Amino acid sequence: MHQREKMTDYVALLKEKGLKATFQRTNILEVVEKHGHMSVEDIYTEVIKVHPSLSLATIYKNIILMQEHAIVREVPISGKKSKYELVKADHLHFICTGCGSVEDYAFPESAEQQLLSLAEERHFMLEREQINLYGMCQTCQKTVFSL
Amino acid sequence: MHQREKMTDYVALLKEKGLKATFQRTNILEVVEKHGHMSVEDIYTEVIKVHPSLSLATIYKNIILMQEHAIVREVPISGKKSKYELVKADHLHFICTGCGSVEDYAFPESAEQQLLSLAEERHFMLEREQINLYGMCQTCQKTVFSL
DNA sequence: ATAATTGCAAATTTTTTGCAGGTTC
DNA sequence: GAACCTGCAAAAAATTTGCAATTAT
Repeated sequence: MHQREKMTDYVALLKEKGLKATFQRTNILEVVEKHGHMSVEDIYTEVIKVHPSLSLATIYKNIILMQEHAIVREVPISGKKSKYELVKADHLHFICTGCGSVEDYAFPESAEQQLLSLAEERHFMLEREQINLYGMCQTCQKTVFSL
Repeated sequence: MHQREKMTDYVALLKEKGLKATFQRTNILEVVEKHGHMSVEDIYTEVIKVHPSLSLATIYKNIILMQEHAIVREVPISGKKSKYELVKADHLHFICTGCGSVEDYAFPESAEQQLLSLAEERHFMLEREQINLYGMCQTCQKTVFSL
């Protein structure tokens, strides 16, 4: 049987949203999927390995466009440049202040409920939540404490 | 009896941190306290009303410095410039996607606990959490739905 | 007195824009 | 073939830096 990572069909996804499925766009999406969370510069560095003529301006334009079409989403991070991720089920971020890694964690239904009722009390029409937990990941702890 | 808003003593605060208590710094802090959440540009616009010669470079330098000394904190916001607030007890942010307003809400102990145990499970050394709830505030809902 | 801080101007970095040529549907 | 998209180069916006003059302690 042919082994292969399941990969979202970006051509179909883009077309569903009424956007043209260019190589630039599918390349950007593949790179973001592969690495999980990337800054604009990160995306550029990776994507030109596979498509050397792709310009930074195209990345900027498409990041904005694909955010508007709910394909990618910004993850703003304290003290750093924003990173971008593919839109997926709600989750929170563990952000390591040592190495800068960002890990997703699907958050419990109970937490979701709590936030929803908090918003309701205030008559706030909740659209989206964003939870970042900053600290030190296991790997960086080991490095620091073994000095 | 002399009526006056209770205001943090910024001169003392800065000195405690080993920083000189310049007018520039106390002016910045007063403006941020008064308005709650401000971008660098917002701070500049407000602060020159009271101290017209204060330069943008000074604001940048001090925002960085005062973050390092845990006097102010960045609030990164999806799709916008970061805002800055005074460091205070943990709280979450209700961010209106209509008018851009940011409101604090002291979050329940139970929520705090839940996040802590989540971090513990993962052996993640949690330093700080940041919760942004995006949606529409009551005022903006009224405006939108009365059209 | 001295070490830190400011404000200016210049440099750098980041992001946006306009448009001619190329691509997708 | 029409509308959309890209890449370039230029413009605009945001942030950082070096340094002489000033200020806080």
